[in-house]
Amino acid sequence: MRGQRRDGVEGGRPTIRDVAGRAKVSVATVSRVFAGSAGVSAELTRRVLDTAAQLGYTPHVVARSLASGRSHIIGILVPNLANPHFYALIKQVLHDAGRDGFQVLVADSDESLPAERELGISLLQRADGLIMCGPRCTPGVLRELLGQGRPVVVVDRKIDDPVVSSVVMDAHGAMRALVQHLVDLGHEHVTYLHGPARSWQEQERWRALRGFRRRGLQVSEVATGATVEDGHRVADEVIGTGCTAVVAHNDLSAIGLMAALNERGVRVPENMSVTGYDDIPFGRYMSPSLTTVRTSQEEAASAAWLAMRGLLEGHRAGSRTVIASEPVLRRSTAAPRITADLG
Amino acid sequence: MRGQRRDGVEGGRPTIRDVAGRAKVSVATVSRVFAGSAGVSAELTRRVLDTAAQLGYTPHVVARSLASGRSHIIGILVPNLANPHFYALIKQVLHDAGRDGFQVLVADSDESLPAERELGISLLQRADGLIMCGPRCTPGVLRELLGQGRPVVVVDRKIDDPVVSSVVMDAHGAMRALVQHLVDLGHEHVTYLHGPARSWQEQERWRALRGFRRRGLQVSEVATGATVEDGHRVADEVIGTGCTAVVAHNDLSAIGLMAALNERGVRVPENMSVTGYDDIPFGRYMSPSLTTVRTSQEEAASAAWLAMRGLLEGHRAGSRTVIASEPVLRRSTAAPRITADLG
DNA sequence: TTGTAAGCGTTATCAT
DNA sequence: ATGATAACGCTTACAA
Repeated sequence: MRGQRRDGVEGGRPTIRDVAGRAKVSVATVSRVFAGSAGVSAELTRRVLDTAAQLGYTPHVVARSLASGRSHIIGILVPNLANPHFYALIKQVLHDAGRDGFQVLVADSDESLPAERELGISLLQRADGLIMCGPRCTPGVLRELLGQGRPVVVVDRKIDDPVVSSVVMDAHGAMRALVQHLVDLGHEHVTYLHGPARSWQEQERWRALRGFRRRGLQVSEVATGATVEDGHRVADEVIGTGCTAVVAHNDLSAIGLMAALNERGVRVPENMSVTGYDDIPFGRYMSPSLTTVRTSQEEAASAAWLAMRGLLEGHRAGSRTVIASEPVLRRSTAAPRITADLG
Repeated sequence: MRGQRRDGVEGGRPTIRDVAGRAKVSVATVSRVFAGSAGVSAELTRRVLDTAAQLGYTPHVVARSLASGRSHIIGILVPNLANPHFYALIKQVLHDAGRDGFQVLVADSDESLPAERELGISLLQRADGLIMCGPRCTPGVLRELLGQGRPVVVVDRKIDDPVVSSVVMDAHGAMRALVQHLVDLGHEHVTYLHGPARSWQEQERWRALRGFRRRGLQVSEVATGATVEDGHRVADEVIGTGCTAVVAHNDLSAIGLMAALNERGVRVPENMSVTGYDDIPFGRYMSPSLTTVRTSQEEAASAAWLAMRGLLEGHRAGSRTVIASEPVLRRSTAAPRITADLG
């Protein structure tokens, strides 16, 4: 050990012992006072607090963590921090957890599965629990994470495993309502813009849309990614399907697609209806404004933190929260018209 | 103390002692092996590693932190995580720091000064260093943070204090170039959309624009915030100034403004030129695409991490990095035309 | 209600 | 090159 300060006023940061000594109480009492545990007389409490203030003492969080086994840190892992869906989640978790005295370690897997596993494990070394957003990982990896013996809450994916709690948005119902809206407008051929394949949300959305085939809707598919660029890139392919409406798996790709359609002289919604998913703030201010599905990320995040806090307090795992979603009908969808020759 | 496992295979997680015992070496040796410090024979290194693998041992990061005084965590504090400027920064820091084996504690002050101070201090309890993005805090608060005795890197603000390192974007030069572009187009009356007042960036941008008054440019001001909604809200006020071009302090507010102008039948850029700042991804895909200022946030973030790493390695504080910025001319700016009566 | 002291799992100093 | 062992600063049985 580096020989540092030895008791009293000298140099470094004051320790619990300095306070105890100066206040003529035991370290246990000081510890109790700062832990807020009941059973310390008002007299001593005051004396400890005064002394601590004089010395500028604050508990050493790392030492605390080591001794107690709890860090008051939670980890949150997202596949892409640059996606509004995820930073909205993080922002709210930051807020809620912060209010409860927790700090938040953030990690971004960049949609990489190995990274997801790696980062998850790494976060759990420090954190009391882990919130995994939009996990693509296998149940096996999930169990491995759980093997660390700490609570895990999964957001954006229904998990069968009764050992994790999960928060999901009602993707299926909302998607059905959205597509029904297109059908009601008179669309008979819809193209779905697939997102990153392994996401559970993605599968739910696709399942809901696919279900309309039975009712006579023609459904084409185009694969792409989760970003504006990804949507922009596949415009020609989309046009090639001959559809009159596009259901994008998220707002970002819908926005990219609309921009590309616009560049090609395909007017939205006259020549092509486009829907997104997430209701990110921009969608409302675009021209035309974007028809999409709103699902309160704040609500989801709060639910995730609530579940996590419960687990940390010893509640049994396995809770399921479903956040309601609803279509938001704006100007990017309309009845199909006679399509001009798009060359 | 909770009576937990006592030596050997029993229950809980294996400790360094378990490994040492089983491998017939001292804990010091095991520690050295896992610290990667030179001076352990190949023979013992192998034995330790093997045993550790058998036992599934990994060093306990919290214990490590306590003993060494280093956590391999850095904190990053932003005024608003939902602002693309800041999550882009965070994302890159996550990446760079992660590659160097650091975890990242994120906090969001929601533009609140007291929160900025509070959170900064709180982060520094755990973190080896703090990256403060777009700090509005006073030099006094900054010094208080530095008083924690850990390195602080400030991004988005020039700091006179030679005790902190800082990374700034060249707001002044880029802004001047942007406004010159408007002047060259023939604009004679420009309105500036102010952002949150205390941001240094904001002041730099305004200073650059204001400088054009001396050259005969008429410059009006409208105060607003940093979000799309904020820009949307002040459209009427902007129109009221009678300007032919608007320079928004960031892309978000520019986008909101453009949407509102569009709703009022004011065409961009025909009736009103609009510029943003930041070059967020959306700007490129809007219609019309947004003239703005690009400043590589990735570059800034990497520079910030580099500075931080340097400080952690004991380099002297006070470094200044200036990231170049450049105007990106797109379709939202054009020569002013005869303005229709906007009622 | 308060105090004593044994951990928590490492690192790092000092011998050897 | 390796080992023994005292910190690191706190929490928490257990005793008083």
